[in-house]
Amino acid sequence: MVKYWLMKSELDVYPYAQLVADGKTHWDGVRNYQARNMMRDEMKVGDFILYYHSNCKPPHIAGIAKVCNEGYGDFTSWDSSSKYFDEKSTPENPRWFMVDIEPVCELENIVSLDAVRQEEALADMLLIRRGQRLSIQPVQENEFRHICNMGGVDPSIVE
DNA sequence: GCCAACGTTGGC
DNA sequence: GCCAACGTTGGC
Repeated sequence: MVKYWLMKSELDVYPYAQLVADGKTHWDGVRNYQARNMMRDEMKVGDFILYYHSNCKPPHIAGIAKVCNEGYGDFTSWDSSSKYFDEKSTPENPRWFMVDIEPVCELENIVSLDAVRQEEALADMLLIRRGQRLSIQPVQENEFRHICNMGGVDPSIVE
């Protein structure tokens, strides 16, 4: 059963275009237990992702990605030279996890945070819930499809 | 740059 | 186990 997610990235840190240029990437540096649990336990190969750009004007969903490698230990957590280093995490017993993702397609039209707020069908999205800061969020299938429509994504791409 | 909301840390 | 202090996120 394919699931749907939203992942946030700061525009000036790792934009969707960079994911396209790289072909795929490992989602390192997540240091929040809820987000970790989703990557470790719930995200599966083939799950779809709304790629969200934060810290920009306007904040927006820029593209679609998919999970291409399931949860495994975040190696930056045992690299003492990394800013994500955590002395309590080891390769044998990782405290933090990541997944690999790859691009599917860029949105024809970006879907801004404001546009999401204005859609009745998207009223329940965590993204627009007050105080919600999780960098990885589950998304309902109908919400995902609705955003694909708004973004002008060819529906056959996400079948 | 501000600040609300939230998560984490650490003293007790 | 409580809770104050602190750090971070992220829109505005």
